[in-house]
Amino acid sequence: MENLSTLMGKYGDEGDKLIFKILNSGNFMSSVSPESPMYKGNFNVVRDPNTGLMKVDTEKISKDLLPAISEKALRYDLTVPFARYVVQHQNEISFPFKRYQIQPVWRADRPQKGRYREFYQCDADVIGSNSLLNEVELVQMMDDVFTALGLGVMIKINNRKILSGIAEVIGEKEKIVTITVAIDKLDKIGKDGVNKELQENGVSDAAIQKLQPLIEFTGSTAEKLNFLRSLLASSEIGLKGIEELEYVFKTVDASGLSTANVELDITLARGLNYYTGAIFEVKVNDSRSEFTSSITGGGRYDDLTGIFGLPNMSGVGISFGADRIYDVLLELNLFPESVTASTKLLFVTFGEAEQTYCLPLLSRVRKAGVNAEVYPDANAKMKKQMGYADDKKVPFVVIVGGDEMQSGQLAFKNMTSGEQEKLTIDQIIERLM
RNA sequence: GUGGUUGUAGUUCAGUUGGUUAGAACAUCAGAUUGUGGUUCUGAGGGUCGUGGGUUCGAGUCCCAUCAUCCACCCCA
Repeated sequence: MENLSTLMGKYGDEGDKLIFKILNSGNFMSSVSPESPMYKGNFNVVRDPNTGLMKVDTEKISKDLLPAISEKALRYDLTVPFARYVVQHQNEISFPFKRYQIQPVWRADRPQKGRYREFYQCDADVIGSNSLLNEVELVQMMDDVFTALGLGVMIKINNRKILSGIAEVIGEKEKIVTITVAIDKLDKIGKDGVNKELQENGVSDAAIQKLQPLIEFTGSTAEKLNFLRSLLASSEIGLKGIEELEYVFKTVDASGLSTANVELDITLARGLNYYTGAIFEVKVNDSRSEFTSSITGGGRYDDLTGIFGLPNMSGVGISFGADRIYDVLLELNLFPESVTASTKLLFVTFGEAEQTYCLPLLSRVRKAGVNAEVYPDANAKMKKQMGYADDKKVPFVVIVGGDEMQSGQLAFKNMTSGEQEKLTIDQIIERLM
């Protein structure tokens, strides 16, 4: 949970709407009085344009009322609260500061495929360093993670400075957000759709014309960079962006990636208000999957801490979307069976005496580092206990009855092969190590 | 915020022009099998048909409202 004021205004107008607000605890109306702003202007009575009748302007009241009854909100992401944390603890932190954080965040959005009201983000950030090596390390981290998960991905990289340069060069510097939002939709609505949207949002025809070679351009990352260099020749910030991208691609290339692919995607905007340099987005790049949503994103922010009173603190970070990644792994059946097999050895017994006999053995097995359990219901039938082991994919079972207690030679069964042999507990532990 | 979809057993779904006691599969539980799991066979339990109202002799079925759900738009910070 965060103070509402910490979150508001950080994610743009749309973001403000999507923050889950929380009513004040206790009497949440206690701070509402006749002196409250909501009462001013005679309850904000307005004429309804449709009916011509007078009515209370509930929208206005709602807006005025909100600050009085809600001071807290659910985290919208992990990055802004992280920036707040860094500012508050700036004297205790040595920079550059690295941290990871895995926690749920909330959106008051209407849920749909791949979009949840509550979902887990896994953030990794480095703050307090301008070095582009951090960008490279994050790319390597993404490669490591998705390689380990066995998922083919495309890491798309862009740079906010290039987007600024483009807006500058086509003479629509102030319309950068409109332009990037529109270009971002290129693969979805096509070139004509993008142009239409730009036009509707007041971008001049001349500017749109200048933009055409850019959205039509195709080629390798190196070709794109060359193309951009000529296009953005007059833009200082644009050239800076190219320089940064060149370093990142060159260094990533030199260090080598295991399985992930990287590409420069000029249309990548990620609408994020606070990104100032690199922008990352990861999409599934696997012929077996239909998944089109991004599963990881991030970028560099130069002044996120500035909002909370600590200027000149640049950071860069990424956020893995745990739920979407889970969805993809589920779709592709990439969860190994061993994930659900937490218990390695199950003691099957024939009664309370046997169960009691097993308890010290259980401790010994556990101390040896083997996950084990005794079936808790001492009177359960053997079929039941074996069925439990089977369902849980427990690979080994020890069966203990009167004979075993006498001899110390326990029936050790391999559930996969069905083979069974008589062994002492020490021999069993040895087998499982 | 806008448009649409679907709400029936634990799950996935049938359910005729409105008509007797709302079905199936899978899952669960029990038995076949008293020291051995998966397969098979037999049986059993499990439903306020999302909720509230209305029409009707009669509503799972038709109408209205409401809640939830999923999909798309907007947006994706």
